[in-house]
Parts: sequence; C-alpha cells; structure tokens
Amino acid sequence: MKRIADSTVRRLSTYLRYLEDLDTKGQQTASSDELAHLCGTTSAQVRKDLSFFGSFGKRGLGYPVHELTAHLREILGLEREWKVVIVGAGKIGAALANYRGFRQRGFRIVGVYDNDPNKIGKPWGEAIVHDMADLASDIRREEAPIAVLAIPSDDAQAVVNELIGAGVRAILSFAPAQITVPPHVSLKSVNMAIELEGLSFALTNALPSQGVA
Amino acid sequence: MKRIADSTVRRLSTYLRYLEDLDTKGQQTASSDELAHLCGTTSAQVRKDLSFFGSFGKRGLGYPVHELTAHLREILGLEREWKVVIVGAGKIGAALANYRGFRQRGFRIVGVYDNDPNKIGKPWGEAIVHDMADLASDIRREEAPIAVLAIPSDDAQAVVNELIGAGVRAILSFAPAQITVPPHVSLKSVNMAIELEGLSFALTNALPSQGVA
DNA sequence: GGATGTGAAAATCTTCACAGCT
DNA sequence: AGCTGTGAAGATTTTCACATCC
Repeated sequence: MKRIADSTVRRLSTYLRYLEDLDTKGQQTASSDELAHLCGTTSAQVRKDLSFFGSFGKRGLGYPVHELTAHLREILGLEREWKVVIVGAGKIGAALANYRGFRQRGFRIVGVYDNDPNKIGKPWGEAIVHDMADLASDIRREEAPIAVLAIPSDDAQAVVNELIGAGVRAILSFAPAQITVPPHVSLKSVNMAIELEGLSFALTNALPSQGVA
Repeated sequence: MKRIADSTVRRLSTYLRYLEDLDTKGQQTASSDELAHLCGTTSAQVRKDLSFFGSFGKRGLGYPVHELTAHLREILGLEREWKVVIVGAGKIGAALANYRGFRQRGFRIVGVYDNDPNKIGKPWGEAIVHDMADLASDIRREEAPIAVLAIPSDDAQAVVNELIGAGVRAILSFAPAQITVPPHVSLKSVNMAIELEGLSFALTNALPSQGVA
C-alpha cells in the first residue's frame, strides 16, 4: 500500500470522532461535504483521504455513517486493545489517565512508573506507582507495545532506549527534548513549548489567515 | 514578508532550544550541520529556515551561537512577556503551570479559571482559581493575548467565542474538539487522542521508516 | 439530481548542488 | 578549504474538476 501521510491519519481520527457523534445521534448517512464542515477541511480532502483505503461511499448519497465508523476504527487499528505504560507519575500522565477517551478507544494503562522514591508505591488513580527499575521487565512480561513518556527531558533518550530494548514499538513523548528512535519504532512528540512559541510567533508577526487548526 | 510555514516555525523553536544549550556550554559557533544533527533535520533545512529571516552565518565558519540565539528569540517574539490565562483548573493546566520552560520563556500566567464551585477560590499552585464568570472582564482588564484551553470539549467552542470576544488573539487548546476561530486569531490544538490513534495506525500498518519526530 | 472517486493541476515543502564569501 | 545562502529541482500534499454511478 502507498505510504499514508501523517496529516491524512490525523484527519481520519477527526472524521472518526465526528462520525461517532453522528452515529450516536442516529444519522444514517453523511456527505463528504458535511464531514468536511464538521472537521474543518474540504470535501475533496475527505474523499481523497478515504479513497486511500477503499470506496466507502455511495454516489448521490454520501457515506453510511455506521459502516464508515467501523471502517475507520479498523483502519486506525482501534478494534483491539493496546497496552500502554506511562513513564512519569506527574501531572501530564495523570491528565492522560483521567481522559475518558483514552480507555474508550482501547488504550489500557497497564502500569505507571517513576523513579521518585516519594511516589513509588503510592496510589495513582486506580493504579500504584511502580519503580522505574521494574520498567523493562514489566514491559517484556506484559508485552506492552506503547509507552507514554512524561518525564523531564534530561534522561528522556536513555529511558526511550530502555523502552525500545524492552520491546516498545510506539512512543508518545511529552518530554521537551529531541528523541531519536530506530525505523521500526514510531514516535510522536508533543511539546507545549513549541506550541506556545508558535503562538508567540504568530502574534508577533501578525500573520493573517490563521483560521482553523 | 513571505508566509512562513508552520513546520519552519516549529523547527526554529527547536533550534533555539539547542542553541541555548550550546550557549550555556560556552560554544562560540555552530554549523548548520551540527544544529541539524542535534535537531533531527538536515543542514540544508536549517540554512533554508534561517534564510527566511536574514543571513546570520559566516561562510566557512558557521553561525555565532549567542547572536543567533538572540535573533531567534526576537523572531519568535520571545523578547517580551506574554500574559496567559488558563481556562480549566485540571491536570493539564497544572502540568503547564508546573513546567519551568513556561515562565522561562516569558509566558506569565495571570489567571486560572474554572466553573466548578468546588475549585473556585481554592489555591492552585501559587494562584487561586477564579470563577469562569469573571473570565471575560479579567482578560479585558489584563489585556492577556493568549489563552490555554484545558476543559472538556462540550462547551469548548462557546468558551473560545467568549475568549475572542474579550480580546484573546491566540489559543492553545487541549480540548478534544474541533474549534473554529476567525482569521485574526491563532489556534493550536493538541489532541492526545489523535496522537495515540496515530500510533495505533502506525503499529497496525507496520509502516517502515517512522524515525525521528 | 446529487455526491463519490480520481487523475491532473496547483500549491507547498524539502532537498540538491553550487556559486560565493571568509 | 570550509560552510553559508539560495535558485532550481524534486517530492509531497492539497485542490480542482469532471466522468461515473446511485
């Protein structure tokens, strides 16, 4: 299959969210134009994105909401459960754990780790904070493929290397540091500083046309 | 000036971070190649990005670290203080407030708002949680140009409209909802569900070459 | 009639490659 | 010799526009 652009995958997630809404409301079909308006893009973009994976619509009618929802779940790999370990028992990890959508979409937290003796063994939501020393062996045992990295940047790369060594194949990092992973590992980085500085730049340079994001 | 791509601005932030490191270490100059390796990009990309704003390097030598740091701060609009209001006194807002880099880079939190009576009036870090009812008037008085939106998605758009009405010109949203803003307002959205689903997609479709992010 | 699916065109972003300065 | 700055080439992504089908 042709390589799918990251921007396309992000939009698929968005389509899914709104299709679920429509499905809940009992709407039977949705046109590319309706979806586009909901998701802040264009109808051509919606059709193109979906066309990479098949022909889900009916000409003259639009897309069947319930079916397309299922297709998108399948495409995004959300029909199964993903085990996730959270590294760093701080605020960010807690925010993630609190987030309902997290579990709803099949991401199950199988462990929370920290190296702070004051946190280890303490309750954290419904779980207990484990010692980072056990991280690698636990990941191997659980075969958790996804890790969320929510620690200060200083030793982020070292922890990443440990995670990968233990078999993690996808990492969502909130550490404000450049991280390198081998080709078989996926990495997404969220860096609040970069986002804020982007806003600072936009304000400073008063760019017109910022519009939707 | 030509429109600057969002991807360029993001890289500028990254360059700045590593230049500050080098500057702290006392390094005098850095080549585009060195910066590229630190930041996970290519030397041509570094030179191109910088070239949009001027000629900061010396041929044969590289870029003067300290000077370029100052230039990038200037370009990104970080030489001044930005007042920021945080909407939603939950975990995400707390994570942001905790984040040292936040203040270091000139973002000053001037207020935290929530509509939960159990939170209003309670301490929150060094601040006190204010009533959302006061949001608009406070923003007008303080003239805070930036808002961080860290609330559930249900009423996100309504709050955004209120913020914009009160004069906010840049919004960093963590609400997992599509938000629309007029052209004169900048919006960045961070959506953890989208990031995780992107990882799920990558794992499911076992794309080769994920590499650095 | 109405909306999809899709090649082709346009726009955008990245990489190349080399002239030109230090 | 070494490294920047940049026009041109290449790659990628988005938009257009229309034939095709319900």
